[in-house]
Amino acid sequence: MPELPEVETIRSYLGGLLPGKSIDAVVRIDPRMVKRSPADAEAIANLLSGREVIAVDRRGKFLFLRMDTGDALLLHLGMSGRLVAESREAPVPIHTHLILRFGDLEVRLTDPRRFGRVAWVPKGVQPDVQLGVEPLSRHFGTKTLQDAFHGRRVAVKTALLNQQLIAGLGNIYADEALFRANIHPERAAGSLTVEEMRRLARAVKHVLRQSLEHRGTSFSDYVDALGHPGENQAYLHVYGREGKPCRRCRQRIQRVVVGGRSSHFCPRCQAQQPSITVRSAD
DNA sequence: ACCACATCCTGTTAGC
DNA sequence: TGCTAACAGGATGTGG
Repeated sequence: MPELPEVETIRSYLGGLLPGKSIDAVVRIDPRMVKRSPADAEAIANLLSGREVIAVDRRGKFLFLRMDTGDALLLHLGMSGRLVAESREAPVPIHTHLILRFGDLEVRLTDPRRFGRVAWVPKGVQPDVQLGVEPLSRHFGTKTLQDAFHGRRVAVKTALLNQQLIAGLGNIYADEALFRANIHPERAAGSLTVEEMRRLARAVKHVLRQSLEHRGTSFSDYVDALGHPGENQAYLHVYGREGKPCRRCRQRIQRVVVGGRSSHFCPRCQAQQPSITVRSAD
């Protein structure tokens, strides 16, 4: 599924391709993909026609096509979404719900499960997305996790997936970061020691940067804006490796459900440490 | 404020 | 072999 590295890989390509180009037509826009938007599908089509793209930005897993008017188009790929730039002559895949035409080029959003989202963001209006710190920015570190996890009883895995705390982590990189930091996914977020949070912050940065270098992880649906799969799946340690030997200690990787999401971990490298209970009020 | 759970959706896989 | 059912999961809404 597209998480921060995958969305950033797409952003990087489109950011070099689209600025300076104008939208000749909105060939297709499925109203069912337009969610929590101040403008409906028809209005968006009208507002976009003739507009020039000036930038392509990313925040967490969200993409923003900035227009010359100061307005922007918000795009989210959900879990099965693809955003591909190709010739208008190329066959249109099924489940393609948005087509922006720039001359001979088309940018197409294809999303079988429709978990993605298209929304209009008027000039001067903040998009209605609640996002925490960018994990690859200099603002993210041990202190971020201390603030975010303090007093939280939820599993650290669940906390990592909370976009309001950290923007851009999904199931793959949350599991990979916890493995790298040797932390069990079911540990209460608030029970982590400062040293563990330091390791986790560094691990988050590492797994995201590593995936970016490999143009993202293609597990099922993800391809980049050129339609090419990423290469990072070869470097995963736990995600999707249930029953396979740990790359570090050969113990079998386990899968448990945490907060309704499958979590993969090595029971030896990520032992369920005795939780350090600070309070014993009773 | 915090947290658990349901909802959206459809391709894939497991089970009978 | 063919059908049905369970499963996957990001963000959001609801209810406790």
